[in-house]
Amino acid sequence: MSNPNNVNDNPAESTKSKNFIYEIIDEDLKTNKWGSKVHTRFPPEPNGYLHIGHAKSICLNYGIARDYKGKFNLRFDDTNPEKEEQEYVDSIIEDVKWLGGDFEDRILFASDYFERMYQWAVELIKKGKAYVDDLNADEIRSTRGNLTEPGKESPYRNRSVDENLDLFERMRKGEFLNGSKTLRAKIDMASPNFNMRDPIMYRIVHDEHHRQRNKWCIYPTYDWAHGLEDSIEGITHSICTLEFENHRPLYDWFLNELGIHHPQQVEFARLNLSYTVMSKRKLLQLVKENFVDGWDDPRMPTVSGFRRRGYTPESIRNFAEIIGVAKRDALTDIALLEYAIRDDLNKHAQRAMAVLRPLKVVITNYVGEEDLEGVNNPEDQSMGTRKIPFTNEIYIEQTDFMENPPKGFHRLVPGGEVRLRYAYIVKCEEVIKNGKGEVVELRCTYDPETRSGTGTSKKKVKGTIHWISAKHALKAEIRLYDRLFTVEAPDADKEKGFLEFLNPNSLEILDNALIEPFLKDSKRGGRFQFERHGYFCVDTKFTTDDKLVFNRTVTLKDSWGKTS
RNA sequence: UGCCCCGUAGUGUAAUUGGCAACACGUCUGACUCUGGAUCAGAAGACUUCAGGUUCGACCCCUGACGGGGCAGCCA
Repeated sequence: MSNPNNVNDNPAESTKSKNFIYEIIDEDLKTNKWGSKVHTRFPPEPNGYLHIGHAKSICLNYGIARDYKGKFNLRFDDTNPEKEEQEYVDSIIEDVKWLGGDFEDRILFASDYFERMYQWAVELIKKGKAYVDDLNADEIRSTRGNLTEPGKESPYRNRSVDENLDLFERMRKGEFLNGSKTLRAKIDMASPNFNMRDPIMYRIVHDEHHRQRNKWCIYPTYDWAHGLEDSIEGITHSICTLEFENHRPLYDWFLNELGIHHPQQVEFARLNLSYTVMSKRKLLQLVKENFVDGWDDPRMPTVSGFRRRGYTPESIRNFAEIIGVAKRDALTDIALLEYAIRDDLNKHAQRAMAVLRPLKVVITNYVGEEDLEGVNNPEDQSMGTRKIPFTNEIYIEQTDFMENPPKGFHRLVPGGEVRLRYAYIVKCEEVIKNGKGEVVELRCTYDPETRSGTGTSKKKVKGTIHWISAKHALKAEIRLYDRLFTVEAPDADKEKGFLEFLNPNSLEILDNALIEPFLKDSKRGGRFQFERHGYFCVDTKFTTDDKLVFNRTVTLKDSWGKTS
């Protein structure tokens, strides 16, 4: 664990081991590249919901700003009206806030910089560094060259500055059809780096923008716009993922040609998590084709999905800390994430008993009713205790009884004894079955000398099981989630598409579960540990005034076998 | 085939910048336990992709090979 005393006034002198980005920043600070300033940003395109990979980026970028006492911007990279929507903007703001990324009042939009970008483009045209090209998409592709051959220069490449200025202005005015013209940077059609082969800066798109409406019909491409956005905002370190590494020379080229503030782009490896997919395109497909119930389906690796599943922002931040940051691509084991949430919830979640698949038990020698005392959280005594009603008719977990137990099974068996959590030790005297031979009820006797907390028990039993008083039980629906895919890397197969690896059992709904009565007034989103099962939270979507629905966040670690 | 990036226990990251490869997760023991959880104690697991070179000394620097990833959208 990181040393809490090390909350650095000066991260450069921190003893905590740092990732390579911190090393770069330390060096920049030492050389006074931008004085003592550190300013990062998270620049999502509002074309989908944020996923856990974005969360890693947010934690990284915000974490840097926090550690160096710098600033962190949330900026929407909304340069493509065809894919972007206000719904996504809203969800992204909510998710970044929830994760704790503090952008203060800086919710920024690339589209607010369009006019400035346009002027800079004019400047490049005047310098003879950009030109209007009449080639269409196919022609541009076919003249770009390939891996071994250089591209061919466009016949329109050497238009006069005046003609370019005129044409570019008319592009803006809407005189031309989509795709009929582009503005290109004049760099080098023979560059071994494709990005430098006269990249496109503007394309014509007659489409309504979610914020600019119909103000523009030409839109800047990512390559042209991104560095300008960072520059305008005074970003010092423009942190992005590996696939933009080849774009850095172009990023640098534009900024140098313009002679404006020049952030340092730094690339790191995006997160890949086992048993899920992380591309927005694929997640969109899961949503659109109804393989899941929306972006916030608890099986989705989206921030909203994890939130609904019961993950805490702390656990996700801690996960980001645990996995670190590096440049080599990796496939992170989902076990690391599960560790992070268990670690958090173990310390903070209220305990309760819940019987997922009830089996009736009658305690033949018990008369009356009493309240027993349960500990709310053994990790945190300050959370106190609660009353648990006990009667002669209870329900236990079907899986806690076996007629022919394998070796090592220490729960209830015919003639055997177990402790009922917080109650008594009971002995199974009789097994009652239905016509099909299924066990439908157990008859037990209890030992009055063994009540929890009395210290009067001389007996020792190997197992303790949970239970619910039949009379007081509250019914609930419990949703058990399993991994969405059956293989570690669903999108790695060259023949099969990722959908072929969908886990048909990723959701199991139990509608006869019984829970402790005190849970009746649980708030939506409330998190609990159902003892011996795992962590659960009250679903925010399906819970109604008269029906509680719980999502299983994660199971408890289980060294016996599969829980539930 | 051209260019760029990357190769460290099963997984993810470290290694004071050239000095006996460390941490977390996971796995396996054992202790404890009224959650088969947690906690505690311990163990196994790495010729640092390979081959050369520089050096007293290389995970680190150099060369080459091999392996992985990225790039030929008017997506980001």
